Amino acid sequence: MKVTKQQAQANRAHIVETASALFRERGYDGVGIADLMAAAGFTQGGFYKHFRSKADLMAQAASCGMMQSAALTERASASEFVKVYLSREHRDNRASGCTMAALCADAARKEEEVRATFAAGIEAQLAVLQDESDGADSTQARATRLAIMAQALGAIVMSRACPDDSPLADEILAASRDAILASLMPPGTEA
Amino acid sequence: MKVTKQQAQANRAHIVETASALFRERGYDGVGIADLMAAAGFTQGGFYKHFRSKADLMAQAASCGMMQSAALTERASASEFVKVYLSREHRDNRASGCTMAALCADAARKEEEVRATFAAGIEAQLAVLQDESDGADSTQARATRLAIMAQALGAIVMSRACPDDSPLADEILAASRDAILASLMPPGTEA
DNA sequence: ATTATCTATAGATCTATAGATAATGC
DNA sequence: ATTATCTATAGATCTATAGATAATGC
Repeated sequence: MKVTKQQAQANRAHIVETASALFRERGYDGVGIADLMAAAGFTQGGFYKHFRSKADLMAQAASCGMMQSAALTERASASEFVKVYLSREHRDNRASGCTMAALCADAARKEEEVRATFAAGIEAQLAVLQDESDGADSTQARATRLAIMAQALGAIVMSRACPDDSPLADEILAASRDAILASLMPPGTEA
Repeated sequence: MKVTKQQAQANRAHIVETASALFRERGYDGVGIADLMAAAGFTQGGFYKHFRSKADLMAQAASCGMMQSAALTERASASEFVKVYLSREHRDNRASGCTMAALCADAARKEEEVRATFAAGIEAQLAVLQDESDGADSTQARATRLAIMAQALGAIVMSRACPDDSPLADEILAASRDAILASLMPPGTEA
């Protein structure tokens, strides 16, 4: 039954990735340890050899998801990022989408351990976006990026709370996309 | 043990209001029926004479909270609204704060019954804000209000996911507040 | 000898229902 | 007679632990 150390590490990583998707899909309280381990191809008993507690896994899974997202957006311009982020595809596919949008509200009620991971994820995403800022005042640039992240995240979260196929859900995405894209235009370029 | 019809109605309303605050504080899955009924001053057995299911109560509690918020903001200007909404006081007091910010992400995973209530709540809040728009293009005005709501909600949600006393949490609120207030200024007024 | 994973289970939940009780309301 | 609330509980969870098993790793 025992496996090699290397295999055990790979199994552990696979459990974290499975959890990352399942948590985004169903929320932290919507995924049990037995559920999760079965989805990853194991039985529940092995869980606590890999993780101290469920909160420990929540933090690792969140970190995994946020670092993946940051890596994926590393080359995108702000306007490209917004178009993908505020798409119906992203809204309708929680499991593969933004960890912060899916789990921020859940995380707010969890252990500090989990919330510290979210703060680190926000900083990581911010650093990626910040990279492409021009030479302007960097304090202001950081604030602008934070505001854009908040707006994009809020739009996805609100849109997801609407019933399936609700016109309002699409309207929220379009309104926020337009507002962000307009704010990205250099001053004086407005129609 | 039985009470008057009037008292029963009052008890029911009290349960809904208690649930509205407790759900915002702990999330839908963080409040059990027994918990809730005890907090309202009853025992669990009576619950199902008032509500068909927990989802039924979730919808009613959300509606209650969102209608109260809409009523409270009826007289506020957009800039006043934003200053209150994006305050540390609001962020740190979930139980009495915005129902959408506290529960949108939870609601996205619940029954359509619950999500329909959220869509109605968004429309109600939108109608209140829309009231004070000037005579400009009303389609554009509605889109602008939606974008402001999304940004404010996103900022609160992100801020709450950070650890207590995290500088980043305050930074998120300030950045979004500044961005919204700047967008509210008439074109050409920028510093 | 150590240990990654397994089976099994303790103990604490949680939603919902059944049936008793004691008051209202016709 | 009806019914709002109570006590009690069924049945299904959920987190975490205990001990067995069968492989790795010294």
